[in-house]
Amino acid sequence: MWDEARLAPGHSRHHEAQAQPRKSGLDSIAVIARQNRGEEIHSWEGADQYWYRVISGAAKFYIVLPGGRRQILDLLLPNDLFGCLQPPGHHCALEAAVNDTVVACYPRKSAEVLAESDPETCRQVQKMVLDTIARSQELILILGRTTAREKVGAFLLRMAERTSMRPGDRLLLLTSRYDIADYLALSVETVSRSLTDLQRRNFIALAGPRRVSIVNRLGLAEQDHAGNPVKAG
Amino acid sequence: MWDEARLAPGHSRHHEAQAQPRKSGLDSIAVIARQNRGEEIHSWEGADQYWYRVISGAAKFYIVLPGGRRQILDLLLPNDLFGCLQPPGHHCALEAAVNDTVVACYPRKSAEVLAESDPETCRQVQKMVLDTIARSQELILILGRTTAREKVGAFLLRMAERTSMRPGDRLLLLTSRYDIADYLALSVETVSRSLTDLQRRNFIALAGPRRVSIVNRLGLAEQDHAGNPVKAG
DNA sequence: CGAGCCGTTGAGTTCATTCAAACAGGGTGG
DNA sequence: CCACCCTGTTTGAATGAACTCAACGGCTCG
Repeated sequence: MWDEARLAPGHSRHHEAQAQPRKSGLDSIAVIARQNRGEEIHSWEGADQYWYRVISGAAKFYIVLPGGRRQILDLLLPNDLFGCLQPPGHHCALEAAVNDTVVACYPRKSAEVLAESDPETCRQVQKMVLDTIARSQELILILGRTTAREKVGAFLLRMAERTSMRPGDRLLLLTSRYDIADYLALSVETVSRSLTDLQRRNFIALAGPRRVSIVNRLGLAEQDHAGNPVKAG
Repeated sequence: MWDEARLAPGHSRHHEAQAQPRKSGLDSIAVIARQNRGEEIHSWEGADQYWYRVISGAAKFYIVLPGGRRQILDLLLPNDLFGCLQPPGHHCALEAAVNDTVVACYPRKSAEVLAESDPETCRQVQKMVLDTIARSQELILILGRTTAREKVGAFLLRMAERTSMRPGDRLLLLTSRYDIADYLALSVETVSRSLTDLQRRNFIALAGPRRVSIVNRLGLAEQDHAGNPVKAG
């Protein structure tokens, strides 16, 4: 069904970037893709790879493990830069997580060539990859947490930071419970249970499945202090 | 005790790179550090950061969480490139994992300036960061596995690949059980139990704590098939 | 209205953790 | 040389946590 989405950007559903205010550096080779939820922006099977900048909506970079389980390796919000090489596994893809997701795609080869002659592009490409590293390490830290409650709590805090929320604002989750589960390497049921648990502890308040108010930021962050007593190093 | 190690490379224990065969690109600004096990190569508190290439030995990039737990974000073997910005947490450092670890350190600022004028350096820096991403995503995949046995199995396989072992060779683990535990986000006891469990299943053979023979590669890799029945997607 | 997806909740099992203890090896000093 | 300590590793028992299987309510869409 999504076969056409597996083609490189440039397809009918994709439009050439043309209304960019300034076409400096990488923007000159950008191709804009607009997808709805569940549609692949790019499958990772071709040898050609891309780098990306999410303009609006949200995207997830995931990999399907031999057992059928799915692990989301990166979750991209507007203004996020993403780039990686050599995806470490069989089948992986970049997919829109919400409707009307707009992503700028930069062909890797062209970008590399351009980067060698244009310092501006070189810097842009570096930032692209450094951003990806930062998010990867954040995810490692979240996955490294012991309890599911901590994982979900850290996830919520991080999403709140990334959407530049003011204290007291309500966080709008762009992802389904299933996506959160695949991101945190938990089962859907555990994610749901953790959320209601956090609500019961008055750390968050749920107004509908996707609307989360962070009531007790410290409680959410320092659950080691609340749950297990901190053993000093 | 290690206060002196927290200084930038260039200290008495560090020697200027001088016997490099070719000083192309980044090598011209490299500073060589030699450390023993447990010694910090560089603490992450100063604003100045470095990029690294491990020459011999092994190094770990870890972060200490508020609760006192330690998470190793990256494990570096000879020839590995490492670079990251904005470490996502409080106290983290790059530390030698075995004695006589030699690491080439590249000051980030200088490297960036150099990269903008020298295409060769630009490419080297890119590769440095892309390598780091690849390992980060591999670790995410390992941490995303459900059981401790799978985690340890995937870890062993990955270490075997990275040390370019021939089939039948004996893998020499450079890390203690504690390091493996902090890398895989498990307790030391669970790591130990998983190893003896894998041995009991005839997937590996232990000849001393650090010497591992991989007997059944497929069994180690596809434990979903052996343990839980694979549910087709 | 029924189908399908998403989200939640319950019951039972499996698994990792904690606490505890024991063992091996490497070093030092008696 | 042996006793001793310290670190690293292993094993046991009991607790706690997450997973699977299952069922149900809510919602959208055809």
